[in-house]
Amino acid sequence: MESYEPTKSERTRRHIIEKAAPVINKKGAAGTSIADLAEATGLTKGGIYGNFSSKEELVAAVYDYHTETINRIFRKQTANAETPGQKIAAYPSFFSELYKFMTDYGGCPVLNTAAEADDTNPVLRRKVSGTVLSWKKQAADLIKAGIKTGEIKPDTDAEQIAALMLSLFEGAGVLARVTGDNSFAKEAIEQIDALVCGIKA
Amino acid sequence: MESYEPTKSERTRRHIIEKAAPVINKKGAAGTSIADLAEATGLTKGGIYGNFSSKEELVAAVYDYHTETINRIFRKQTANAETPGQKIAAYPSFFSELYKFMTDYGGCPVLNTAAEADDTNPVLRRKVSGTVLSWKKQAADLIKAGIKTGEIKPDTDAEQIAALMLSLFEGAGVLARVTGDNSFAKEAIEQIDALVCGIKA
DNA sequence: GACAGAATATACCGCTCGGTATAAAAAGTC
DNA sequence: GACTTTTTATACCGAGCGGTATATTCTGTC
Repeated sequence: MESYEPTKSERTRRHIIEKAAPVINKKGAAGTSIADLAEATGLTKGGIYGNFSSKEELVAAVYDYHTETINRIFRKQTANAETPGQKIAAYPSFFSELYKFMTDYGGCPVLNTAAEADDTNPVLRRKVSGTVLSWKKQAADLIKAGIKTGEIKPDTDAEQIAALMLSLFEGAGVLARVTGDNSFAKEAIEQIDALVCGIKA
Repeated sequence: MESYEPTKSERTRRHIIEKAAPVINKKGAAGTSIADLAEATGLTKGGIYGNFSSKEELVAAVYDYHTETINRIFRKQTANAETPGQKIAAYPSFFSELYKFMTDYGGCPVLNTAAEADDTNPVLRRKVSGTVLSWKKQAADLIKAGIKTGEIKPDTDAEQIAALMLSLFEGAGVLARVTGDNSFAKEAIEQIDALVCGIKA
């Protein structure tokens, strides 16, 4: 495993991203000022602009950090699953973990960014679009692979199941958050569980 | 039917709200400046502040207008339905109509406002929470009434079905929008249709 | 421990923000 | 159609915005 000592600059950049991430996720990219981020990071405006050439670049880096974080949770939750069918079966608990993570984090950053950027920020919109489509493809590919291994019913519509899981998760997450009614999330998880159980061969 | 000639002030207020609504829905409440709204309405800053005491009041009025608009679509789509079971059966086409409306409007204002305001604007958050919970209650009450009329299976979990429909619709709406992939919306509508068909007595 | 280069702090720029005071113009009233 | 009231436009305010130039302070090297 190749490893190296990160430079000061790399460590500071990382520090800024990690401290900025939850702030931007809660207040929005446009709603977060550089002064907010200076306060959150313990640096000054000059310190931040020494590591990022613009707010736009910082926001983009923070978005990538968000998706890395979620992907890490996914890998952790599917680490013990070996076959495609087992990985699909781990989705309900993955989503459940994601809900827990999102609670203090300001909701799902993909949903938040989608809602904020879809009509105003083409660069960010494309990033979110890529994330969503890759998640959908990942789930659909696992289902298709599960069909080949015989773990999943051969007549399963992989794209359909993938789309439904994502829509349910994202919709329930934001409704549970804004109302404080966790039954939205609970019912969604149960329904996702029913979906993945229903396609078992 | 009681009716009266609205005063100039009332008409202008209405005009501002109608022109401001899609702009605020697209750019967000915080992302929309009074200058933006002056341009959208054809008035000047002074003209707007003569009809609204603050941006916050205007934003709140626009949010109420959003929900009125959606409720109007709901009533129109369920006008021919007489029994509770028929009204529930109209939900898929209602959601379908809502998708069409949302396309040029900047997405679902309830979702957009929820994502923007849940961590920053308590007043707006409470409004959104009230909307979502009333929608959920409305659907659940219709299902319960349908059970009493014998149109819907007596063992149906009304709260569950209501929560799932809303989560699916809102999640699919934002994912379809940000990706440009309408299959999210299509699959969600079909699943909602399957849900309401599955609870028929 | 002097020196060179990188990283951060300070102070400032032009601009736009939400909001207001006031003047001009419309609208309603008799 | 003059008069009063309501409504809108103009001009401005202090504050905060993203961003930058420069001074200062760290950090690693010999």
